[in-house]
Amino acid sequence: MTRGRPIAYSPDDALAAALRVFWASGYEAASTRRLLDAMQLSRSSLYQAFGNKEQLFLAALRCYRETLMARLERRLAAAPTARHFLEALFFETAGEASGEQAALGCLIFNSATELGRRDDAPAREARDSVAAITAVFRRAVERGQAEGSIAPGREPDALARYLTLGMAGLRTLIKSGTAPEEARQAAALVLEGLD
Amino acid sequence: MTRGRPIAYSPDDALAAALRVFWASGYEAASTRRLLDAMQLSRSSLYQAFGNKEQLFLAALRCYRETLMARLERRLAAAPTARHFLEALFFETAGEASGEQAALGCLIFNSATELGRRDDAPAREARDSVAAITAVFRRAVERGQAEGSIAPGREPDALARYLTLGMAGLRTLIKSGTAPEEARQAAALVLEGLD
DNA sequence: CCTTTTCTGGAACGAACGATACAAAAATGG
DNA sequence: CCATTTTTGTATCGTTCGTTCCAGAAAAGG
Repeated sequence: MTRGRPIAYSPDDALAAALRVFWASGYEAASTRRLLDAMQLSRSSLYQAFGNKEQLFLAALRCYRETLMARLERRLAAAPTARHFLEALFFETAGEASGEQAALGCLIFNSATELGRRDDAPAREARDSVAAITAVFRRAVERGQAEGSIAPGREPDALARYLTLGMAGLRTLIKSGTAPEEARQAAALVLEGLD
Repeated sequence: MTRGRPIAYSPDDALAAALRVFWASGYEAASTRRLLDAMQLSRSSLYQAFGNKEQLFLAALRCYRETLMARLERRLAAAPTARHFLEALFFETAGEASGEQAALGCLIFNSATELGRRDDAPAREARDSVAAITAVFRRAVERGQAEGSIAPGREPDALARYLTLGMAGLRTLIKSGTAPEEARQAAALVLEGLD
């Protein structure tokens, strides 16, 4: 059936490596040179497998988004209450403030800030991904209000946007050098808004 | 006393023009070509007057920071209560969400997000500027708690970081396409944290 | 083994990058 | 008007950018 030489690299691993580079450098600042080094494949393979830099970034961002969304959904489903889910999420993010991982921030918020309201595919994908995060928060709020772990009365949409604001702000705070304990305090104040 | 040909441009105006370019594009993405076009001077003049791109950015960021700090201090001093100051600040930021100006965000938060924890002068200046914003918020909180417009009991430092988080998050929300009214709702929830 | 298919490495593309060098133009003080 | 000082425009530097192309290596099926 299939003829010819099979690919020697794992497209998934290569995409994961590209993702790390975009994560650390941002879209524009990630050069193809550094991408190639990290992905460990030749220029030809990159362009044949992923098209160009923009499409590679789109694939990486979508991969990041899907992985993140799956993890959030799973953790929300497994949490005893929606409130527990949100507290664990915010406190863990704050707690990793000093780590190398957290210094990178979140690829989605990074991209949204870098690309802003540009009219190209990467910028649109970044905005859509922020909206997807807000959508998960809305489901969490709806569940929390139904089960009583989050104060009722407030619009779930508004509260969800507030939580997205909180997470984005927390990441900016961490990127600005805020220590874990200080970030945790600020996150706790955000969570008080659920009462 | 002074001899020779006087400069034909205003260094302040040129710096202001450069600031707008950095504001719209970010540090790395702002090319010298676009800077020159905006500043309306020749390459030679730019490098003689400002040194290089990094120093030009530092000068622009410091100018932005000083202007911002002066405005914040002035508005805080003029406000009937610290609470009024914070409400006006957050609601005005949210209200301009659809405007062209707000789409640019805040140069300080933009730079902090772009440069992260890099070990060079621009990144350090960006982090310091975020800290300066937090310092203003702390003074506002102290005054608010003293006069009764902000709930006492909470640490001013923690509440100040919470407000910085709130403003940074609000700007990210706006950059992600959130409409003014929705941004206003989210900002209102942040301000409830002062009760 | 040999054909076919695909991957791979490296050279090369034009364009843009930040930065520098140099000569000509301009406007001042004397 | 002249000498001096500084600006200004342009040409150019070497580097890096994203991308394309092509010849050769490699591994499958027949």
